[in-house]
Amino acid sequence: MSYAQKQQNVLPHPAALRTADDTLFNPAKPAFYRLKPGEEAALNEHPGQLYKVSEGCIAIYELLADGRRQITDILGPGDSFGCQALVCGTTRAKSLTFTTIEAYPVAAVPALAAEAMMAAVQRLRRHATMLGRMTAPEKIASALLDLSRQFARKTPHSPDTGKSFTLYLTRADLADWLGLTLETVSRTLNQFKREGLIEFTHPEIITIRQKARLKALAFAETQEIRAQ
Amino acid sequence: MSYAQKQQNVLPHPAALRTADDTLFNPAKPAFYRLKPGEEAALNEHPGQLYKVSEGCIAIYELLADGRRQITDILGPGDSFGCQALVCGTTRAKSLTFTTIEAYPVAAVPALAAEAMMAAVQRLRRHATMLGRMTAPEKIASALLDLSRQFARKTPHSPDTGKSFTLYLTRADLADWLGLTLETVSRTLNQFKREGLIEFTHPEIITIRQKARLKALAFAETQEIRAQ
DNA sequence: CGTGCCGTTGAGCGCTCTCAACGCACGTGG
DNA sequence: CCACGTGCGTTGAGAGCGCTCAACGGCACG
Repeated sequence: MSYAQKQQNVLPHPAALRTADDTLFNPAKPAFYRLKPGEEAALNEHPGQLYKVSEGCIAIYELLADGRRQITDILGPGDSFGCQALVCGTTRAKSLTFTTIEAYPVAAVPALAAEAMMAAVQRLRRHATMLGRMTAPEKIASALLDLSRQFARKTPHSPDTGKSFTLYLTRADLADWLGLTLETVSRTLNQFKREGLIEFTHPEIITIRQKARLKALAFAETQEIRAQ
Repeated sequence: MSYAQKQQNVLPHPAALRTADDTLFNPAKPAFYRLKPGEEAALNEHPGQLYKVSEGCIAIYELLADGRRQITDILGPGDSFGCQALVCGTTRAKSLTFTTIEAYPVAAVPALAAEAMMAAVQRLRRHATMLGRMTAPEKIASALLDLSRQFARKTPHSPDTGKSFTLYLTRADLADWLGLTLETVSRTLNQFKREGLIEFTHPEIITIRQKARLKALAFAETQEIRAQ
């Protein structure tokens, strides 16, 4: 059974939210609700809603007719999406782990909605620059630094705070996010590992060993406009 | 003298708007103003402004520290940008031809600003899909169809209406928009020409000869979500 | 103990990039 | 008038990065 088919079986699209259990999302009264790994959110059903991730990880993505996929955004705790503009048309969203989401009517939180759109535009522009103009190692280094910021394990008694994070994305997800193949992702990650830049024993728990060198690799940072 | 240096001399960035002639943009009283080919708009100067292109062509782009460039959006008549969120941080905008722009305070046109952001997000998502998951011929075909829609020569007495358009982008601009090199752009355009898909005698006037075949090439259209 | 997903690794190919040369249009100055 | 410089576009030759195809192992699950 293909991956896509399994998704269909887990939760028939696009009525995902309606077929879920008692954590069903009700557009009439904003509430928390929960998504399982791989579960799709049927966002086109409730265009007036703004969703805020309170826990977990959401991937925003598009599908091409022949099955090619492009993940356009990865959202973590605190990030917002939905809101008619952010997810519409061919855009879909799926949870990459156990995820909790808060839903608000856009009309109730216009400032939050505007801020979410601004953030989305900025992230999308930055992401486009990466997709169009960076090499595979640059993309991977860039992604690791981004994800370590967003999903750092905040254990107060751990000396590794900010260096270790849970990689909710599979190698295939990373590939579809960065515009690579999963083989290239795997090879580059293991090359980084061999070079001592990162460390992982489980494929989904990454520890950054040499942040400076990783930053140097991703360094093709967007050039700041110096005022005057 | 390099291209970048020439830009600097034409109009020192980022005070572009202040050094222009009597068509100077004054943030206090919204107005039309004009940009010459290659001229940069210093958008970070007036964050509260929304700009609407009434004539011409604007490229939104980002620069990397080593000079690599990624054009993230091409705007034609009717498209809006600016508005703090759309252009901020490392993002720049430059005119690709003689361009006329209307400026509004965002506060005065909140609906237009929201609509512009929604449109920007949609375009950016679609563009990301192209950058990450399409081949060079697919990108070029897709771009030609997009541009022909946006910049079609509307001559009522011409039988070619909708087939012929002015390509305001140079080969280098196209490359930086599509995540290719200018050589690949040139080769692909001339291959399309040899195959009879398009026609051009001047490099900047493109005529689409076989729209159907061009669409088939770009066909990896984003898959529609079929309701229920 | 099979089955399916995920990750890893290898071999080889090919699409796109890199480097290079050239033509053309245009403007400038001798 | 022509020589010269510059920007833009085209074309060729060769190299390399990332993709394609393939095999294999670990692990969860029934």
